[in-house]
Amino acid sequence: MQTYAAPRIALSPSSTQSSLLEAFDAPPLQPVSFFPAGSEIYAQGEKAGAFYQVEFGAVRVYRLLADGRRQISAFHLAGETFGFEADTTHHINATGVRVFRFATGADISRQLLPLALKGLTRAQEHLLVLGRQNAIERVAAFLVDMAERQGGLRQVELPMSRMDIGDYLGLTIETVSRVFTRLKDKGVIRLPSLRSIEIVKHDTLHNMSE
Amino acid sequence: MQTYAAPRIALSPSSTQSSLLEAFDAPPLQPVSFFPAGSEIYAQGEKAGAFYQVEFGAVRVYRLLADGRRQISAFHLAGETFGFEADTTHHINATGVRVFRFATGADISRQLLPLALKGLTRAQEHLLVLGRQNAIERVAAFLVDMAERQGGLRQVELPMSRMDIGDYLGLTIETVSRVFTRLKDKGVIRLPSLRSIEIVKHDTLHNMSE
DNA sequence: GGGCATCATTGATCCCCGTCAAACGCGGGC
DNA sequence: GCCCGCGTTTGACGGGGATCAATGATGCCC
Repeated sequence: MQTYAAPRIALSPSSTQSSLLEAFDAPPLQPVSFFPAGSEIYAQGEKAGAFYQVEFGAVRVYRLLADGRRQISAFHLAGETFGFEADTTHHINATGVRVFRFATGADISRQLLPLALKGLTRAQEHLLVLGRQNAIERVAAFLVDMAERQGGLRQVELPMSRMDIGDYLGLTIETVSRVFTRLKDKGVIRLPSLRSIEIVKHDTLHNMSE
Repeated sequence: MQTYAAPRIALSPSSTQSSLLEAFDAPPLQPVSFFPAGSEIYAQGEKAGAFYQVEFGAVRVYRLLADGRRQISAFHLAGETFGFEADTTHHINATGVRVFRFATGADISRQLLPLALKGLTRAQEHLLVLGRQNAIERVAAFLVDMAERQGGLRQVELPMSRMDIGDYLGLTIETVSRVFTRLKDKGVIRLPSLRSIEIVKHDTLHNMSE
């Protein structure tokens, strides 16, 4: 656990910890500035500060239960910008994160609000998936979302493991794997490699996601 | 579907539609003002505008699938303040909503950000519940949350139906009912009436929610 | 206050997905 | 290139919660 000025950011230990430090060492696109330590600008906003841009790989935002069960609430993909929108545990995957910009004073909320609203909208859609959709629908919705966020191409890269996908969709890795196989057998997708899929029948997949 | 200036607010038909109109007619705590139609203050923030305070009952924020499956992403209880944090469908339950305040210009994001961050945090916790907890844990977590938000008293009011609870927890009404019965039989709670519960063994309930 | 529509509870059954287990194959290291 | 480890796939099985159905309770309306 590490703290940078006002924002409280909890990082997972070991290798991932150094990755963020590297990110801080990397030349930022814009000068980096921090809140004066202890400043209280927003009742809840004080916990949110820096902006980050994912260079490659994926950033996982997750929560844990006491017994280790994990729920990934969001992935941030390469090229996407995110803030520490809440006092959530962020797990940085690989070293592909760079400090993007850090607005000062009153501007921060103007910068952060769109990110927070975007995150909120996605979370609401994600809740619908977890609360009301079955395994096939969940995986289909996930693949459609990933495809859209990568430009809508046929070829989609999955910069995360099956376990991550399962923890994102509220499924086990076995179920994720079985659904992939069923979609492949139906000719809806192809699996050129473990980390990449090709969407063959885009309409079918879209319909499956409801 | 109805639109007030910039914010896009979808309401359910009939009785609940008139309820918001009544809320607008009711004397607001502060003068009410709107964005000029078509103004674009924030990329995403434009969809968010007014602040509301719940007077009684509960406000349900939900999304629907094409076949009617519903997922309630949040309840806003009496006394709580909320904004239209995203372009989500809001369903106003009863007439217990009043226009609270409507900040102007640059202040809006400063007002709205804390609400959005609060909503985001709750959504992330909710995702953990829906993705990784079983029926008993979900109901226990729901009751603990409701109790905390009502001041931590033994007596907790449930200003929503079993169907609403089910659609919030990703369960059927039958399962919700069965879990209530099991908790009652175990002596963890009492059910003085349909819409109110008494928490007898608070620690046990808390442990059940993990 | 009685009647009735609606909501909630309880029961019986089914099935989707989790669990446990084993085999497979990809990728990294030498 | 070969080996080994770990992530992934596939299989067998069981259980938790959904579904279908019927009964019971609540509160609304006249």
